[in-house]
Amino acid sequence: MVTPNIRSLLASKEPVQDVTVQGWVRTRRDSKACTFIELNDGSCLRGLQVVADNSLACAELYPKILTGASVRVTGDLVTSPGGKQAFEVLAKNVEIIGESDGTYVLQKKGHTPEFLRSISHLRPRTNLLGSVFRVRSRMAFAIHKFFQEQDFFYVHTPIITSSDCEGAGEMFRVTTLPQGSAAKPEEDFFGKPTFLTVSGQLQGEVFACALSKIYTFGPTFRAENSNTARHAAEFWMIEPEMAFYDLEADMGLAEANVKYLLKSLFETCGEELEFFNKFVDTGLIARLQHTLDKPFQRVSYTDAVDLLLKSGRKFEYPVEWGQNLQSEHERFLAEEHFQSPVTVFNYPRSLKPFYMRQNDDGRTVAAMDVLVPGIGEIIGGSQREERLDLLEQAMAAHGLSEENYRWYADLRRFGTVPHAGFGMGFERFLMFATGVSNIRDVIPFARTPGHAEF
RNA sequence: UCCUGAGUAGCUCAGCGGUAGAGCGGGUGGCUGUUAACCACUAGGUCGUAGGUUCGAACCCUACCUCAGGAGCCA
Repeated sequence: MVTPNIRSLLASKEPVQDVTVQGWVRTRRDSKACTFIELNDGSCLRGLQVVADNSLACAELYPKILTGASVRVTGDLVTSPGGKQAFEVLAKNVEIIGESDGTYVLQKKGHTPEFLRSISHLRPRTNLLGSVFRVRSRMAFAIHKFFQEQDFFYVHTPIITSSDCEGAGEMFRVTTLPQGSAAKPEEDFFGKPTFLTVSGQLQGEVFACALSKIYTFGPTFRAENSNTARHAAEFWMIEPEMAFYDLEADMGLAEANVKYLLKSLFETCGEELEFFNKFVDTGLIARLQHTLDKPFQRVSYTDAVDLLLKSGRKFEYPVEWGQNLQSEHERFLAEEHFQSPVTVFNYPRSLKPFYMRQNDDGRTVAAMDVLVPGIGEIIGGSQREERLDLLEQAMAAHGLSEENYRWYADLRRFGTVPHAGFGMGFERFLMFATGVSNIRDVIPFARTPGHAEF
C-alpha cells in the first residue's frame, strides 16, 4: 500500500475524502472530546494535525501514542478550524504501527546540535536535521542539473587509488594485509600501496582530455588530524574539469555554479530557508540573496596581499608575499573588505601543487580560491599545466617519480590542450546555504578524528 | 596537534565552601478545538572519572576523559 505523503496533503487545494497517512508522532495533546496528533513523515518541514475523537473505537490507544511513535491514520482531509493550519485530518481510525515510550529522547523543545550528534540515528527526525538533509538532497540533484544542462559528462573516478593527488592531504591506506604484517606492498591485494582517494582531479583530467567537459561528484577522504567545524575525514566533493578552459573561464564557471545552486535553493527549499533564517542564522536569506545578485569580487593574490598590508589592520600572522593567506586574512577579505564572495587568483608557485599552470611571470601559477563570508574557502581550482616540459620540471621539483605519473604526462605528450577545473566541498557549500556552522551537522554520518559511529 | 572554555536529573540549565534545584520530557489526576496547550501532585541525580586540600567539596587544587570554540592543514 502506498499512501500520500504529508507534503502532498498539505499542498491540497480542497478537502479530500478518505485519505490514509502514515508518519511519526511529534507530539500529542488531549482535549475533552478528542486528541490532537502532530504527525510528520519527513516529506516536508511542516507536520499534519490529526484530530481523533474520543468516541472512536481506537480511542483506548491514545494514551500509548507518545512522541516518536509511528502511526497510520485513515480519515478525511478537512479545512481546519484552528488558526495555525489550513487543513487537518479528521480521523476515522488511528492505528499504532510502532510504539515509543518515555525514554524517547527527542522532545518538542529545542535540542543542542551537540546532543543531536550523539544520536545520529534519530536526529533526522528533528526539524533542523530533517531540513538540512532535504536541502542536501535537492542541492545534490541541482549540481547534476547544472552540469548536465551544459553538456558535462558525469565521470565516476575511483574511490580506491594508487596515485596521490599531491598537496591534497594525508591519505587513508587500503589494505587486506593483517595488522602489523611485515609483508611487502607487492604482496597486498592490489600488488602495490593503495589509498582512499583525496581527489578525483587527476583521473578527471584523463576524461576531460577525451570528453571535453566532465565532472565528478563523490566521496573524498582525508586522513588529516583536523579538529575544526569545517573539516571531515570523509566528505563529498564536486570536481569539474574542462578542456579548452583557461583560468578566467574556470572562475566564471565556479561563480555560475554557486549562483545556479542558490537560485535552485530559493526555488525548491523555501520552507527550509525560512526555518534556518529564523532558528539558525537570522542573516542567512539576506546574505544568500546578496550573493546571488552581485558579481563575485576578483582579486589577484598579489593585490590581496597589498590590500591586507594597506588595511592598517593588525593580524596575528604577518602578511607577506609568498606566505599562505591565513584564516584571519581570508575573513578580512570576504567579510570586511569586499563583504561578498571573493575569488583570489594567481598564487605564488611555491605554495601550490605541481600540476598548476605556471604564469608568464615565472613566480605565480594560475590558481584560484573562492572565499565566502563565514566559511572561508569553499572552492579551490586552477588551470592545469599543459606544457610537457614545464610539467616535467615541476614534477622533478616536487620530487615526484616520472614513472608513477607517466600516464598523467601522456595527456600532454599526445594532443595536449589547455584545461582547467576546480573542486567544491559539498558540505562547505551546504554550510553556506543553510547557515549551519558545523560540518558534522550537514553530513548524515560524520567521520572525524576519533569518530566513525554506525 | 596546539590554545581557551565547559561537563549537575532523559534534555536545557541554575546553584560556586555548609541538607541537590527549576523548566521541559515520563507517571497520576484535573481542565480544555488544542497547537512549544494549561493547572496540581509524583518518580527521577556516586554533581564526567581518579586523587588531593578542608571539620565539611557540585563548588578550591592536580591529572585524565569527553565535548565545544579558536588556530594549523585544507574542500
